[in-house]
Amino acid sequence: MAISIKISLNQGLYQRDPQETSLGKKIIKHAILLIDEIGFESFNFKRLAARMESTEASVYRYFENKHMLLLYLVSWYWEWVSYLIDIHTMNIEDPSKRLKIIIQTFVKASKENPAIEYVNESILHRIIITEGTKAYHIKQVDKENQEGFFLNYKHLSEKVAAVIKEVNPTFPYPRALASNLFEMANNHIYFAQHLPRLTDVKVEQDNFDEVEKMLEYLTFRLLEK
Amino acid sequence: MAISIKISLNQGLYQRDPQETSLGKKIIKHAILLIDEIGFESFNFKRLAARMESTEASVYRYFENKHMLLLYLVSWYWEWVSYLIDIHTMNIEDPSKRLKIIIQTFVKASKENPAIEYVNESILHRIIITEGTKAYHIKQVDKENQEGFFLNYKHLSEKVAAVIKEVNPTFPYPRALASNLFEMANNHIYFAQHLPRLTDVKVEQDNFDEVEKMLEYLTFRLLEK
DNA sequence: CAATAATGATAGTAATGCTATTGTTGATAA
DNA sequence: TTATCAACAATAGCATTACTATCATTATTG
Repeated sequence: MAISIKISLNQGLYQRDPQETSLGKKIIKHAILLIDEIGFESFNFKRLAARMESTEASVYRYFENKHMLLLYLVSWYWEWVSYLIDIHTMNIEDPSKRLKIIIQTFVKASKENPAIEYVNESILHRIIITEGTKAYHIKQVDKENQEGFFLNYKHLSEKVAAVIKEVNPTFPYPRALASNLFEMANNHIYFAQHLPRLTDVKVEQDNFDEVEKMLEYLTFRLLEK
Repeated sequence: MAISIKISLNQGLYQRDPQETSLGKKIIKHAILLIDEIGFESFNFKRLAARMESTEASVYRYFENKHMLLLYLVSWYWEWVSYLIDIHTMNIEDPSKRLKIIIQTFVKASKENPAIEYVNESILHRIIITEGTKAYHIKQVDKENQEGFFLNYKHLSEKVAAVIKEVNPTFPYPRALASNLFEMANNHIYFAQHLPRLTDVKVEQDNFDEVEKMLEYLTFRLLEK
């Protein structure tokens, strides 16, 4: 029996909810594969349609443009990580332990059991690492922020900040540390793989242990009293 | 008398060296202004040419495409920050003091005296903050890395890592801390301005003091023995 | 002053980023 | 069972983008 998770996202992200139809799911599935394959700059709806054997016009019925599709994927990932954190920390009392699990989730979300058949979480993780920040480094950021398009990131970040505060209530930068942990997790996997002189950690195959170890070390040095 | 700095960049970044001609300088100048104005996604060579009253073909004689132009600007910025660090730390003995100056430079490079008349450093800084990472979050990163297109970032990062090692030779992640300081400086200015719930610092007008204070705090907590 | 390099002017082409229209299919409801 | 309707496919079309090519003109330099 498959467990069915329904990730809830801001309705403004899409024209028609892709989770509701089989064509919608197909769009998500192939978008993830294709962006990973050719990169976000080369990705477009015509190529996507060709790949999934549908038409450009049909894709446009689900997403306004490729930026919104990326934002949808990124939001989906934020929400998914948030969900993973919830289920993994549910019964854990010790906030330090919870924070460790959070770090592990940031780094290794992609190693989880696949939750949804049309989303390849491992490949999506690669997209987040490479293309993720492009979703909010845009000219229209304030407008989209007003429409609540980045709420999933904020919620995730605030969830983590709350745990940081539990670990050390006097630490003055819990939100910054929370968002930085997420960004750093992605960045240093990327650096290790592509620009290794910008980091100290090594990543072989899909072994991100050193990244996790580094984040743990930094975090608990900052939070120790 | 104007002080004349010549920033040296990888020749592969451009087709013709823009620092050598007045048209080249004009391209740099107006590219900075226009990217800041309309964002990198909307920016293109036709618009740039129109703005500077030249032609598209002429711009293409200097840069292969807009990605290379962005990479040129980002490299220029890395190199300029590197230069600022050199002159500001030149006579400082104490490595902790040098590191503080580095942090200040990361955050406030844009407040420096303009060094080159055709580069508005303050506006360039805004571009780095918003668009900077797009220069290396690309599909072709490995190929471009092989050609040495990111050397300026690496050198900057290694320069900072060396000082970090001086402050605390046992700290296990000097390179990661170095690159993270640079990324964090930019990120948290951006967050404070656009997505304030992702950070704890406030930025009013062009006052980045809180970002600087935060980076100092984090850095020296990590490095204290 | 001759030669040559840089730029401007113009045109053109393939790809991109859409929108519109019309036809087909498959599900639902009367 | 058929009428209705929504979703999707098929096709076309158009403005913009991302270049490349050619040729004329203007600066530079030897």
